Amino acid sequence: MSSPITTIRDVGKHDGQSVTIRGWLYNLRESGKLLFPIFRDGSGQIQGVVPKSAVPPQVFDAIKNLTQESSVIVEGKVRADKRAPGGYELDVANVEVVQRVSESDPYPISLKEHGVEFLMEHRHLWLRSPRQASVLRVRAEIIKAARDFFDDRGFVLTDPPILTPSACEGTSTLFPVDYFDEQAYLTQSGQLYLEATAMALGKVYSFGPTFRAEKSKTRRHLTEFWMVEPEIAYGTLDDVMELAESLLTFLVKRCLERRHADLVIIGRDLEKLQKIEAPFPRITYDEAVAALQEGFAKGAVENKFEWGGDLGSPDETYLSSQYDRPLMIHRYPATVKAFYMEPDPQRPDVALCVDVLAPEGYGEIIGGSQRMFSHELLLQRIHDHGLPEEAFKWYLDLRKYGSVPHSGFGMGIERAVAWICGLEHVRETIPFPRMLNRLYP
RNA sequence: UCCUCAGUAGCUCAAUGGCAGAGCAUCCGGCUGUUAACCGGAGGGUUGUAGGUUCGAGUCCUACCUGAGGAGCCA
Repeated sequence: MSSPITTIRDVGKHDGQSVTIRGWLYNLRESGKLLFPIFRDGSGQIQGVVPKSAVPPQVFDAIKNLTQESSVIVEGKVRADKRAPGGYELDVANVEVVQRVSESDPYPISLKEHGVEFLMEHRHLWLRSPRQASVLRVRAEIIKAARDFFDDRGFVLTDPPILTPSACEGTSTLFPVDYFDEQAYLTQSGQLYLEATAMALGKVYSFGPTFRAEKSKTRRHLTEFWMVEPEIAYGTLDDVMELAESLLTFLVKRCLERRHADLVIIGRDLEKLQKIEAPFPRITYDEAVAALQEGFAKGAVENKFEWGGDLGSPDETYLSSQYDRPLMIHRYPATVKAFYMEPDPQRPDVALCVDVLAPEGYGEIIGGSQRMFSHELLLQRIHDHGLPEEAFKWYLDLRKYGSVPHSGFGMGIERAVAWICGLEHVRETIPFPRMLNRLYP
């Protein structure tokens, strides 16, 4: 194997030259004395061509006997060919079988269809499928793009703790862990800590895992998921709505630019993504209620919606289906939202908050708000919600020592990836999803 | 926690209450341009578990287990 090592992605730079590729056998077709092995190496796929007359017998036999996902190092000459999906084929000259998969225990994931349970049980192997690899590349791109977005706008990355002493919003959905002689919990949001770092650094954000022990079994839920959370000192609700709008358009644009090939492999309808441009429609909760009641009158909504309740999933799906870009709904009733949200001074019964609903039925991908300014009111809300005051002493301090209006939001990475990739379920957006009933592999 | 659906070969699925089947995968053979290649052949089964109805149950009934989708809750 004296030829230079390259990746399949870069074979176009070596047209007409001999190269070495290190990867796995994806599939093998044969037609008599002509073999067509397809190799993959993590960067792409390329079909090899092996005429029996062109190679030593031991090379022909070695390839002919390869089994799916056997690891191989192949040497051959790159040749542009119109028949090849990637534009190039490899005229194989030599092969080194690194490890041959035994035929007595063949690779379980064939190229045919499989069921969800089987694929999830073999998630560690399923990741090798081209579509799954493309989804993970888009995920990586979205994470990189989100970090670039905030870094370039003067936000400082501040990592909140993952082990926390108490609940942000109640203990019912927290995973408890033993912390020496104390009870600790896995974080369900870094927000409260980000409010503290925002008071120190002005504009901050975090990117990290969060954990929620919700017994939800839907296509939108994981028990372990990753969030991007910005927090802005002196920021208002309008500021975070504009920020959320800018972030989402930036993410979509970046994926269209840099992950076009992967989105095609995934089968995404790119026209729908190309429509994602600012401004996004913004409606108040009051307007949403009116639209839902109108929809009910027309028979398009199943249940009559009354002012005061939180929007359910079917309600959100109906509302977002009216638009071809993300929908922002703001100023929900304070009673259905978290204790730390600032009441609207014009209308104290509603909170200065916003939910951003992705189009095509993907639901809420961003939730944000202006945070409470007043120490007295925050203390009262903590009591109203039955939360332990001692645990929030440090949080209350933020309202005693130079309190300022401030705002932020959280975006679930997996829901954003599912939307941008057009996936049926968030379980495919993370290498090893953690769900109700799924802790393996 | 609740509602709905499903569980048959390694995988994806058939089978009117009446002999357990096909495709793919694996193995053997054929084919010099195949695109989830194709053609011929072989092996491969405690029909999720436990009961029940019946001359006879993969099929009907009960309970349980597992999975999927949804509600609630949420990003």
